[in-house]
Amino acid sequence: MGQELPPQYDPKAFETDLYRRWEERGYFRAHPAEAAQRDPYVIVIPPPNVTAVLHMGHGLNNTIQDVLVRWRRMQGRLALWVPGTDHAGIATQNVVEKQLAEEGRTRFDLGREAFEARVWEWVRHTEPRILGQLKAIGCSCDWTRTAFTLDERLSRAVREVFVRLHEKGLIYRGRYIINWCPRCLTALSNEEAEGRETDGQLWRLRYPFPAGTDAPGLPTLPDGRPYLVVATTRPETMLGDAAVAVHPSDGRYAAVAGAEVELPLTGRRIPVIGDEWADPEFGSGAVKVTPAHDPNDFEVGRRHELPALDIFTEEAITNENAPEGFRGLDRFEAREKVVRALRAQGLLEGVDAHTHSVPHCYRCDTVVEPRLSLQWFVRMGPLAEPALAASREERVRFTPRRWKKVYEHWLENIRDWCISRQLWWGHRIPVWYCACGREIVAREDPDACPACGSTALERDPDVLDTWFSSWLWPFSTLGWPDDTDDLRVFYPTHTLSTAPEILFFWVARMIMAGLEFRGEEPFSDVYLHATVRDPLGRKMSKSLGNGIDPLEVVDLYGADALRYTVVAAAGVGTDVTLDPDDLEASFSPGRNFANKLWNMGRFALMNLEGRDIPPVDDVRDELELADRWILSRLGAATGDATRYLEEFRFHDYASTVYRFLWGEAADRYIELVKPRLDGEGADASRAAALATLVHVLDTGLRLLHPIMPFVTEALWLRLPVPGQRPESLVVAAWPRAEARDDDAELQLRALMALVGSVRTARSEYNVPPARAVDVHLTDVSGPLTAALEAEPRALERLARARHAGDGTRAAGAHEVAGAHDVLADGTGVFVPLAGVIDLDRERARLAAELERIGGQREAAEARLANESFTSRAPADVVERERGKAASFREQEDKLARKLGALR
RNA sequence: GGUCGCGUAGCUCAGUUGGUUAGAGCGCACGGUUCACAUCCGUGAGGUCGUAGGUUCGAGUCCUACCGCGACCACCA
Repeated sequence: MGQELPPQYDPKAFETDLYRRWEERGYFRAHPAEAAQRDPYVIVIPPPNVTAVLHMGHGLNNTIQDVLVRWRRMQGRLALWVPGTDHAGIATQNVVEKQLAEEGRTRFDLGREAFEARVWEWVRHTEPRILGQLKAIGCSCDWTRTAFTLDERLSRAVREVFVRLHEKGLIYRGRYIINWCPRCLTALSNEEAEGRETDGQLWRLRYPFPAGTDAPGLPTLPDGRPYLVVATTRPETMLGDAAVAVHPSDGRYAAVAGAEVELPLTGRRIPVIGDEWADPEFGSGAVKVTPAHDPNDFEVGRRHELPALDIFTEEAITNENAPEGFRGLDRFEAREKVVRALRAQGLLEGVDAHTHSVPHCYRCDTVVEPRLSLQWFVRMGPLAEPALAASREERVRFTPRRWKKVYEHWLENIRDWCISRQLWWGHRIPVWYCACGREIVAREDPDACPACGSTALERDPDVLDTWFSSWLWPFSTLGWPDDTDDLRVFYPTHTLSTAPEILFFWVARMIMAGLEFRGEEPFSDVYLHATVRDPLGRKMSKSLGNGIDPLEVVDLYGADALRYTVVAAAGVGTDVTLDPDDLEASFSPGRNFANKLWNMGRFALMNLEGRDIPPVDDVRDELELADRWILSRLGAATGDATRYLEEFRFHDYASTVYRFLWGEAADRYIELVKPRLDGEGADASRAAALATLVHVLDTGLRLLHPIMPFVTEALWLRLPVPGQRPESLVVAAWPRAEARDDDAELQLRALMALVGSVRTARSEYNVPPARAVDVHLTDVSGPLTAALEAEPRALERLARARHAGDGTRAAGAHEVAGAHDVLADGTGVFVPLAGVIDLDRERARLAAELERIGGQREAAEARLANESFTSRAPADVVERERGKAASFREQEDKLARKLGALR
């Protein structure tokens, strides 16, 4: 049987078949009826955008979710992982528009219906590929529940929510300053406008008063007119100014309050108003007011009933509200032209360099234009309160903890949510307008106006923000608004694992929606996973070209290797660094680990051939020291692994299992028991070793299965585990931590320290591998004595050494490095190596080395003593030289001590 | 401007409530044809724990300031 397995693990030979088997057997399905017996555990997937195939960030996040789901499933929970995808309104529309652009067309050439059809075509192409990727990395989703934010079921939920919020007065339509993307031609929410630090300029403009105005204390133009100085980062907006504001208590301007200035270039006169918004400390203390193009100015304008003059078209081209000569210009051309014109008229006071945050469209990176616009909004205050309480009362917990504060801060300063988008791809706003003025908001498309009976209704052309469907995901995927079994059994869900950058976009809003529409927070734990970066610390992205394709990794190294790598790298609060140009460095450790397991399995199977393996409990009395030791270590690993999973400490979980299986089970235990398996000694001893080995492998594979489901399953299915067991690791029981055996651990630790000492000595003194050495021990402690008796072959097997007696210090013997380690362990060992070391040769070698280092040190010191070197060489070179000299001195000390020990 | 995080070996990171000689993986060097695995085994080198103070018998760990990097938020024109 063992011989059938090749010496290398080949993921390709197993992964696809195993996954198909799992799916066919329905292991990933969760039936609500079973909830009576098994406690549900539910995760909803953060639905990937259908814009493109998955990247490494998805690989990381979905592996983490799969680890959690598989672990809980093994614990006997009714585990459900709901998969699906997001229509990603603006992002997907952009992708398809880009494709059209390559064909030289725009969406307007196609028309709305044909364009939507075109996007659907793209979705039908992308969605299956995304789902296929998730399967390729082993995600154990319940695929019968696959959802899409734009499918009929979820669209009903969206509509229901819109209508309900509208009925409650929490959705309203109004003209406000919103963030407008002149490239996407749509409004954006505050969150979708990302501020970017930009080196810009601050222009100081002069607004003159009419000739003859008496303005004591103000500067004057050469023609005698007094003027005000206002500062702006967007000079072109002055074309839409409605006033200049000064602080009411600002004495400098008391005389001109209520007067009018002549707005340059426009021929308009605008008032000087008193408003607390003006900060006397900033610049001149006077600020221009442009109600149609700045949110603050909009508020000032409202307070003073100023006109809001919109000077731009949707494309940010100056419109007819701009004066003659300034119409039809792109906003940045307009800026230049305005500045030139002002300068020509002597109305430009100056320009300063100015670094400030400029909002950019999060989808196309165009500078966003604040703009007065008629849009739909959600009133967020009432929704935020309960969401805030959920966090404060720890009904929703964040991992890492620090995100709690970020979340709460956002909610405490919540602003209304602009939800209408001037796009074609998305959920159409369920509002109809009648010529009679009636506005109809309805769950079902209306046939006629309830007020006037007219059938000529016009539907609002806009669609909803894509997050307006995402925020319902935890319950819309379970059937809401219908009262379904799924909803009753699986809501609320338990863990939400996602990227920190969508904490506000998605997580916070889901909590608000869950509380509002279900009366319960949608999940109890939020795990914010690491960001995947390249070695330069840059976030992986398609545009930078530094991404890694998960499928390529699966193809080269296997899904298990990918999963192991990202889970092992997922320390709490740190990012994951992967090198797209060196996949080998990033993923070979995972592949090697899978191969190590494979060979542990091969080894076991070769030795098990044809034998009946008893349960470990049946051979308790026959267990030897090594057996008791590895079982104790297994207990420790099981306890640690479980605790780490509970605490979302994935890195610690992964390394616990890794160290146990490789460092202890393979490197130590298997090496220790080889003689017993080879047929030396009694049958009972062999039986005990085999039973232990099988138990350790069985349990170890269970512990590792959530991370590396494929290789563990491939081996487990072949492992002759005694007794009854399920047909797959997927549904096997998660191990319980067994009791520790402190005596066994202490003894084995002493033995291993001795082995280490001997190995160190052998290596340092170049003892040929084939040559056995005698080891003399003095002051041997109880644990070590016991260990040497219990494992008489250990020294020979692991260190090619023979225990040549206690208490005698052979002539010419000396202490070797490492012996102190044993002493520190409380086991009191002295390890002379008699007769195997050529002390003369060793002394000569050390002396030569000492001389060489001494020469280097002297050279360095000579350089440092040379004044022309220290005064002329660059400081860092001198410093380095100093460091070198010091390090040589240290090395010399070390060598001298060693040499002294040999005399 | 506010809030938060990070600086430990060449690289990526662990370091519990302060406690002997600061760890792991990778990389590097040296040595290995033992019949599970060279995708392996063994050994080793390499660290002023960002800087400067402070608290303490004792600080990588706690406090203060500073330097550097990063994130998020914010209407300062």
